[in-house]
Amino acid sequence: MARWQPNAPERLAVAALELFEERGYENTTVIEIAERAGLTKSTFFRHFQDKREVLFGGDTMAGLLAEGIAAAPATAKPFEAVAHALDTVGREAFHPARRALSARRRAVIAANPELREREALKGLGLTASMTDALERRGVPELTSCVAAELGALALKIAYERWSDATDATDGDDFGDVARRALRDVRASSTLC
Amino acid sequence: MARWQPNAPERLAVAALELFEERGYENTTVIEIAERAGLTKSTFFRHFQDKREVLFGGDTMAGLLAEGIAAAPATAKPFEAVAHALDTVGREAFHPARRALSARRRAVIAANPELREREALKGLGLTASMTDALERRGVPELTSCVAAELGALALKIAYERWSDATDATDGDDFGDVARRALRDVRASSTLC
DNA sequence: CCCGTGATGGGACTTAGTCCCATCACTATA
DNA sequence: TATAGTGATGGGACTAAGTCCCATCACGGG
Repeated sequence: MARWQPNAPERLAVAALELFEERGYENTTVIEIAERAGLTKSTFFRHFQDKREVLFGGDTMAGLLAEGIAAAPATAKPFEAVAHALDTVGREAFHPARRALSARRRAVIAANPELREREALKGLGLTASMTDALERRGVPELTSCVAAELGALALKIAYERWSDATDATDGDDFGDVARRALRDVRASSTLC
Repeated sequence: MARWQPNAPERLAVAALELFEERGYENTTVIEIAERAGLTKSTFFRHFQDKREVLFGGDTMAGLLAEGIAAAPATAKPFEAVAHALDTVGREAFHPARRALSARRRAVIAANPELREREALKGLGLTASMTDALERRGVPELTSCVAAELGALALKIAYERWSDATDATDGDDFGDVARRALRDVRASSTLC
């Protein structure tokens, strides 16, 4: 038998999400989270940089977006490369099984300013990552910046639509939702 | 003679900026900031919600942007309304005298993740404010969102260009710089 | 059988941020 | 002139986040 229960970080994340839903983020102590996961404060801070980070684990998204852009055909225009990146994250990060969890997570974040602040920072990371990846394709700096910004907006909209779709029969995977969102954003940008 | 030295919030902000430049944000204590301003920790937290906020005082910008958009001619398209808003903040908030101070402030923020995080949150507030103002003009939701996002990007770029322009003979006021930035962003968005 | 490894426990410590009450110059009013 | 009210500040106690360092102890390899 294992010496320790496995998956300490995931157990902490689940405990945190539950407690934040029950009493709210600011009425929950790191010690309480650790206790519910059968661990201690020390272990919590060994796995997460701070209390907010427990809801934002796995910074894989920035990397996936960059990969997706880099892997797009050389002839792809900026927006097409972004679309490719959205497909990639849809395939690798937004599995249908996580849909319900994503909605709960979103609600918790929306209810607390500190968490919204962290989410804003993560958003900056995503656009920066996409901007870099586009520039490495030879796209001019400002164009990369704009395409990344609009791509991040599409990603945000897609995430909202995807996690709020309670309709279980709705078989749309994230990639489809994201492509539609990107198309909508592009159409809107021509109307400004 | 006045009972207290005047302008406690400004004195605190100046002391904080100096100390952050000298020892860095995380090596500076709120108590040290207050002492340099001839005040105490209690007074610091009476004027600022937290340690980060001392660099982001005056949330007037979101209001100014909303006013500028609302005050644009009824016939103005979204981007023109945004341009009007950038003129307004240039006139009301970015006086030439603050240029040097802005550059120092930007350097301090860039050097610290916590401060960048707060800046990201402020950015969300600006786009939200512009989105609302555009919707109140009858602009569709998604179009408002995209125009606000691109407007916020132009504002960020303009702020960088304006505060980095060390050339004292350069008489460009913020409005001019911002209009150019917005034009650049618009041009780039058609290339995606 | 012993030793290194690695995840965890635990406690001391600093600092951010909250709360509540005391202080005291200025001001208005009688 | 006396007096009570106002408002910004001082100060201290308190909680919780986050850091640091060392102890523990099951497991695997030699």
